[in-house]
Amino acid sequence: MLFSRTLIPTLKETPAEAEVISHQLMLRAGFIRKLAAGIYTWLPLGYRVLRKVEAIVRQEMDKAGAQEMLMPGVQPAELWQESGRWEHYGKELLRFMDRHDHGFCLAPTHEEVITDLVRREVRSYRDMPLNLYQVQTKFRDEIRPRFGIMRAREFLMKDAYSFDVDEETSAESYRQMHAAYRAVFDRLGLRYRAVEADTGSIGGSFSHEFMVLAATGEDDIASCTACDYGANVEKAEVVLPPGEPAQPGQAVASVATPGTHTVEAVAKFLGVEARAVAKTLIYLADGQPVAACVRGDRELNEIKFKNLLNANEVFLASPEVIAQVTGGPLGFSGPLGLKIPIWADQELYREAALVVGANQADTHLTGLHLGRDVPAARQADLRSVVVGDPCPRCAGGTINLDRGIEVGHIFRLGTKYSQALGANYLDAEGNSKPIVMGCYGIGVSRIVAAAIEQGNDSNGIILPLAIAPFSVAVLPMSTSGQAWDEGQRLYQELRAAGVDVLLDDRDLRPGVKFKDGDLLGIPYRLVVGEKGLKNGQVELKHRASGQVEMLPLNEAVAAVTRLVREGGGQSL
RNA sequence: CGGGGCGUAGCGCAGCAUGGUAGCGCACCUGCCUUGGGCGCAGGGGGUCGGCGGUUCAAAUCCGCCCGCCCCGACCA
Repeated sequence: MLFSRTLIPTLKETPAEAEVISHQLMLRAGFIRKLAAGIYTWLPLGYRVLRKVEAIVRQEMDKAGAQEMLMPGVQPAELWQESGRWEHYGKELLRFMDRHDHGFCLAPTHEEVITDLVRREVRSYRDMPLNLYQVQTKFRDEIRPRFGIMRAREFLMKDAYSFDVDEETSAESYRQMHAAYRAVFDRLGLRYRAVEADTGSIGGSFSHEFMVLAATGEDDIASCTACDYGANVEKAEVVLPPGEPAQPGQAVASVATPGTHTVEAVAKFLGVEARAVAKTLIYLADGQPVAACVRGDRELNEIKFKNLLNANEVFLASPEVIAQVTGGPLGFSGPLGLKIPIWADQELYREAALVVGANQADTHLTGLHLGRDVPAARQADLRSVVVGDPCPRCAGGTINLDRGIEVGHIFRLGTKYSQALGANYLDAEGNSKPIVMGCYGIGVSRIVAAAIEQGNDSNGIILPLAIAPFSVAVLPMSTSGQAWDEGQRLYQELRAAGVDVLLDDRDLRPGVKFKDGDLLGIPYRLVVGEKGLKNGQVELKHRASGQVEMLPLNEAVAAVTRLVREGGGQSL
């Protein structure tokens, strides 16, 4: 393509609205423009990147035996009422009426439609296994869209659904999708991890998330230094290092601790480590008060706690509720004497003498031994993992933490949706059984932002070859003379070789072309100028490494073509 | 939805405490010049100052209401 004939409105300055680097650079490089909060137009260059991501996803899904289809973006209320989600999905579901006052919504996901289709069309075990997918625009009316494309209201997603006759074959479908996802992310050229994940509101037996590693990611992910264990911190298990429960020692004693509302203050006041203090948090789980105790230097993992309680929602109780439940003010809660269910983190049982709140203002108890003094407490894994924890899967490995951006999530759903919506089939014996499902999402547009979040420097975007808007940019240093002629020739020959190439044919100073070239994230750059031509050479610069090499004019096309082919470059 | 901030030319911003009819840099257009890292010189175009209403002889500036956007929080593949 010719730069001068393509809409690439680059910006020198960063628009004030953009907070994260990927958003800033996508605006500056002319990839996207905002139409409304969380709603973006993809300009030619950004759209090329999006289409390249989409192409890889599509190829790998097809290779894995999934079949592409396309479902409606506007869906009738009736279907959502049947699944119960018309009421329960909340305000994220954008609803409206048509001219006949019939309710509709913009699809935030497609479980209803696909399940409706399958319950009508799939009747026999002979029709399965079946895997259907689409690449489609979703709309979720997020409370607070942010970070540009990363958390937009309208976004492009690949969603696939598998249908099997039993758990065993469904597990096989899941494994195939897992492998296909690995193939997708390998080809994309991104640093990523597949980790065990919480299933959240989608439900199902278990799931994996695919995380692109980036310091600005919104998720914390744990991984083992020795084996391939990885998990979202929401889900990551804590196992204790080898050891015995502590034996009870001193007796419980009450001490005055005026004004010490926090663990730090109590520990400092009493001259003990924070880990010797147990904090007791009063939660409401689906409206019922429960207590959770963790070591003073640990964080309670609310997701684990919620799953443990099998609750729909848990949140911290208000000071009023705390006073009512414990008899003492916020900041002085403790497990002793509580009449509500008490859960205590497993590692507290390793402590012989804990400091806890006395459920009374300005008072704590010392010498508490959980096993001896609070027999009603139930032991569980409640806290979040931290760096250095032992790996739950292997001996010797320890936990490391990274930040990640969730770009894929796969679930085994079991029969949750098929039973609710009556999607059944007849087996070989003529028995009616619920179809066993799985669902598999990839945030196609989010991948573009994640890739830029992972690949950038002070000069702009650095994209992997597979998804760069162009594989190579040709920059003639002049719009006349030999530099121009040779630039044109290189451009034509690269095109003929099937390489995605951009010719910067603008009549601008070299500096401008260099700056724009760097900003756009094109992996290779051929500079055609007098300097090199004197020696019959052109300059090849690698965007990522900054490495520069001089190539003889007549070898440049072959060299670049080879680099692009071997590096997994695509052409649109 | 709660808390905070912002809305002045395409972008980044100043002007607003103390009201007097709008300015700077970049971008854009024209000419000359320059041509390996966002040149230089000269000239030029572009603004209902987010919207509506009020106060005033006079409002970007003061007051009220509304709208939009950004950040933090709760929520979410």
